Amino acid sequence: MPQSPAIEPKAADRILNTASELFYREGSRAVGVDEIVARAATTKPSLYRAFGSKDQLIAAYLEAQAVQLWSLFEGTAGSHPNDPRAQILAYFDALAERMEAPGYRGCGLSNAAVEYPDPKHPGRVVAVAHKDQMRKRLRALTRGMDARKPKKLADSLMLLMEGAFVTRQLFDGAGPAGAARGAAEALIAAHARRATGENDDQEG
Amino acid sequence: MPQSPAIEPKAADRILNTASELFYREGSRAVGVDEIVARAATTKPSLYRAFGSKDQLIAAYLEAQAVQLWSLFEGTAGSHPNDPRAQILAYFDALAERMEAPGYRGCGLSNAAVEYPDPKHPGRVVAVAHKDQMRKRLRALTRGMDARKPKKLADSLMLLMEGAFVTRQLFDGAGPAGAARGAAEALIAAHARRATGENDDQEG
DNA sequence: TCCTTGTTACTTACCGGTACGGATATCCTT
DNA sequence: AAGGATATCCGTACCGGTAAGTAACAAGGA
Repeated sequence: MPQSPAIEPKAADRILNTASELFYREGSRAVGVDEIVARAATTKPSLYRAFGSKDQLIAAYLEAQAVQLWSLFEGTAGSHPNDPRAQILAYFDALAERMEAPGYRGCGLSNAAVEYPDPKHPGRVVAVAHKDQMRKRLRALTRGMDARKPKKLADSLMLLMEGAFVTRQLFDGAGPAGAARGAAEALIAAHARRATGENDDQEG
Repeated sequence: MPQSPAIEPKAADRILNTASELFYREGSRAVGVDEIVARAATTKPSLYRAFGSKDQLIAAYLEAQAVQLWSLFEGTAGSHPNDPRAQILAYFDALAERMEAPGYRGCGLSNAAVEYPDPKHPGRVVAVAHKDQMRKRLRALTRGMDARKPKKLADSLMLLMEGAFVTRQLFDGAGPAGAARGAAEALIAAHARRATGENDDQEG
């Protein structure tokens, strides 16, 4: 089944690639299918045969975004095995670096959730699923670092991440996003168990 | 000049009110001018006479959102004069309460900035102007509370706020937004000047 | 031959925006 | 006070363009 001579990617791949670029840059609601297929050098029926509808194409784009997200997350985390604190901080560093890239516009998943409030929208379903997974992943890490109130710490770290995503597109240059890593460090330190025995986590 | 019999508001006011409700709930890109004027019991020419274009109507909606934002901010801050720390925490409390309201969908200004990446869009101009003002306002407060690195602290608090705005619409029920106030408290505490003399603020 | 993949041309519906006409209140003139 | 011009506000009907989506057909590989 593998074809060696076919160098240029198939139409469905070209559609997804160009759609991803346009959706991320301008917002999925702002770009029409005509522009997508024109830039992908193909036509609409190819799009609809491969993806069914624009909404499902958006969902596919968000799945691809999620793949990128997780590869960055697990990639940086893999550099610090058995050290959850270093894993989280490495991810904040990786985010900070990625935010310097030209044309950076936050997290495509979060942006899509803002664009589509309808809970049944296929794109939103994908976005919230992965955000929920990220929340759980952060909880696992904070539990592993023996923090007081690991759930609260994980949620606080998520607020910093999402806040960085949004403020990075509000303030283009040196916005508040630059404070994310330092704040994460401070919050982790504040949740570290100390001699001063404060009350423990009350959550399940 | 005041007319007693004229109970119902003028067409322009009805348009702005219904547009604000629809824009906030569904996103300004998702609602068309036809739906707005239909629900406002008027017609399109009235809309275009009063606001010039849909984009300017969006800008007017965002200005109204900003008025609400600042009235909440300064209202809560006014309850704690000469106590910047209490002012900020009171605002976080007010936000937490407002987030419990049904149909809450984050900050309309931030959402609009996500919807319109074009820097020249009238709505985005309004949004970033007020977000910038908020950043400065937070800086003034953190400077007033004698914090190490007041700018970093202000930016960190802003990340928490914006993160709460976004996550509140990602996780409808008990999302990470509930951790905002506690995290703010922890960050403020971490920035408080202590006996352990860490390095001071390097910023201007 | 069969089945997958791509192309041309079209449909329906709605988008933002506008030219034009009708009604009412204000105010100035006589 | 009467009459009429004028300014203000509002609605009917319509425009060109574009949105998402599809029917019917042609080409190529197993």
